[in-house]
Amino acid sequence: MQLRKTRASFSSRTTMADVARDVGVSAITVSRALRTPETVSEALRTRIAEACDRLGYVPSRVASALASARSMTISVLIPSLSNIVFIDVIVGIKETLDRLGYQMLMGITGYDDPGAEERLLRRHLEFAPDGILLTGADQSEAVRALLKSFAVPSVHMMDDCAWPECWWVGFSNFDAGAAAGRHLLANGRRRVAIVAAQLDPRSVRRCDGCRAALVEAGCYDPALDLRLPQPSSIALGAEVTAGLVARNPECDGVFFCNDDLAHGALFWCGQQGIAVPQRLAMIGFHDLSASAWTPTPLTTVETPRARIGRDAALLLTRRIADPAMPPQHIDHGFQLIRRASA
Amino acid sequence: MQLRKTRASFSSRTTMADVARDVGVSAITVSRALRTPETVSEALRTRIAEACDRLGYVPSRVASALASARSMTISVLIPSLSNIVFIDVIVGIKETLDRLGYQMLMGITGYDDPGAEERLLRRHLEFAPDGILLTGADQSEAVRALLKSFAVPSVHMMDDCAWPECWWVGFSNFDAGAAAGRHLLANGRRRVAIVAAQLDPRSVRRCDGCRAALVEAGCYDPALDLRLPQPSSIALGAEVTAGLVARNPECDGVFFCNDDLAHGALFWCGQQGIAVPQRLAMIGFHDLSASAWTPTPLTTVETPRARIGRDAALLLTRRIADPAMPPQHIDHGFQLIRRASA
DNA sequence: TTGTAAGCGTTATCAC
DNA sequence: GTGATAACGCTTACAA
Repeated sequence: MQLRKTRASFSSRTTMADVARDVGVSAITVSRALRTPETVSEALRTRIAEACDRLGYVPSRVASALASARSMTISVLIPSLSNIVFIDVIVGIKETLDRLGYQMLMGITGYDDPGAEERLLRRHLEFAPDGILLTGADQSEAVRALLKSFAVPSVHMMDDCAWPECWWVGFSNFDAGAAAGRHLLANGRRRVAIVAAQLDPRSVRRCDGCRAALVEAGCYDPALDLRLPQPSSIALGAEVTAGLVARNPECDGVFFCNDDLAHGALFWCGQQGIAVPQRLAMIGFHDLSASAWTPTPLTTVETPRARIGRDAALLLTRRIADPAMPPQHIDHGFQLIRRASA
Repeated sequence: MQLRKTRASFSSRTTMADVARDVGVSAITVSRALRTPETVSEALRTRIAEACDRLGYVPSRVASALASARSMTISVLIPSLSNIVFIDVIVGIKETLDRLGYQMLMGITGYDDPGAEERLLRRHLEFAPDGILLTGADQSEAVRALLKSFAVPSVHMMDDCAWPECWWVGFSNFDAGAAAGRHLLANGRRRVAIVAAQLDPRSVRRCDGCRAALVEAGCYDPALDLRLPQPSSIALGAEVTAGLVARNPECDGVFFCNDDLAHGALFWCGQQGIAVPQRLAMIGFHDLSASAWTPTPLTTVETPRARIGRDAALLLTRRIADPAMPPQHIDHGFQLIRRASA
């Protein structure tokens, strides 16, 4: 018997070859029994299943990925985990991918560094994901070039996209912002402020939509268009509102590009005895669960985040299965939730 | 020239062999230049780096994992993504693992199915993670057996653990619950209710701690010990409080095992004109960001979730690097945050 | 329906 | 300091 060179393996776990040896078949038959049972005789199938159980066999996706060029992983790139909005998207994605046997690899791009997405994508490509879910459709040229050169299927989430080759699942942030603006106008507001923080492209687009509605109504005032780069928070919403009321007492309505800013505003108004909506109407964005519970319940725009995550994941796996499929997109829209604040 | 059999590879990406051929060295030298640069001459190192750049080489972690038996992935098993508490833990983990070059694989066990963790673990083992982060230390026998048989290093998070072999990073849920109970007692409360939902072992342990404090003070009343299996939410907090006030008007204090339940209670009391803390004192758990902003700011127990995630990830990677290391644990404690509600 | 051989892209081992 | 070779555990291609 010849001496074989042996090496550190994954904790000397049971391999397909071990199972094959035990049953007295070749490894490929075990492989078939597990992946395409119908191509293996019932007798063998049963014995193989029994042996897998008995030996505690757990297939190695690492080896499988290398051999088949399918890693069964999907990379998901989002800006932040601290923003509940993206958690909801992730929940939808995760449920779908779990069902389909994919693992999710998560990457956080942050809001500040424009090169972050590209660097992150490069790191993720090392894991050879079968597909990629991206937030928004404003990727840099470098990111698009990488996706193209590695031929990784991708789907964009949470915004619409005019480019015909783009696969996306989301809604029009511009239209949603415009709808919010029009709602305030319909409430008789003429001095409407726009308050945004953590300016990602989608927040900006919402604000632009709201601005367009105000411009159309002939009552847009740049002095009331506040776009702040710092992170969005309840505290910031309170702070900005205090400043707004002090400096622009004529202001009678506010569009907040995120519910948490609006929550801060509502708490602050409650403390200061400022009547909402009489003195100051406000509308938020995303309809977080607490928005039904603020001192004055918050009128806001609901976005179908979990559904977007779910369908983006679904669409991506379809695209992976059929690379010839033409570009698809799903516009899930948005919904105005009328409560007491506007 | 002999005809080589070729197969579908990962989108015919540039491989280490391509880089090696370009530079005129062997693949192993490229491998060394990337992983242990100091073992390769400076001249070669430079040329290799240049070639990698020029050819757009992205190393394959899949192949690396198979060859080295190190996948550079860590599996993290948590009960839920909808609970912000675990998001904070994930944020801490993610930051740490990103820094160390690990990818995180996330698994959601849910609260209901006792066999879920084992099934999930088995799925995750297919990806051959280098280590596993688990929530709590109440794993089933099957889970412990799997961990042992696959020799995967693990660290438990978010609770303490008496078992000497157990690696954990967290705090004592029992002690934290007891501290909350004692705080209500110190406020002169004698008819204290315990309200819990989504009964995972850590919530139960908190409640048990609070109960122990009440028993010790001689004022524990089982009729006021409400442990509900349904998911925790703001709405449920409001609902339970309404029932409690109606059925047990003598109740003068409540320990909520989660802040969101307490938020619902505070909103409801605000609406009903029930004075907090005069008529009903309350204390929550976890100190969510909104807890400083409720109608009556919420007294609660702060838990260092991000730090727990961070240190658990750090400890796990140390354990991976040095399998001989003796069991470690880090008790991060908790902190009573005194606000107006108790 | 089952098997043989080769190959996926990297790294461990040993030799020079 | 650099290289040849085998090996990691699985799947594709082809043969029987």
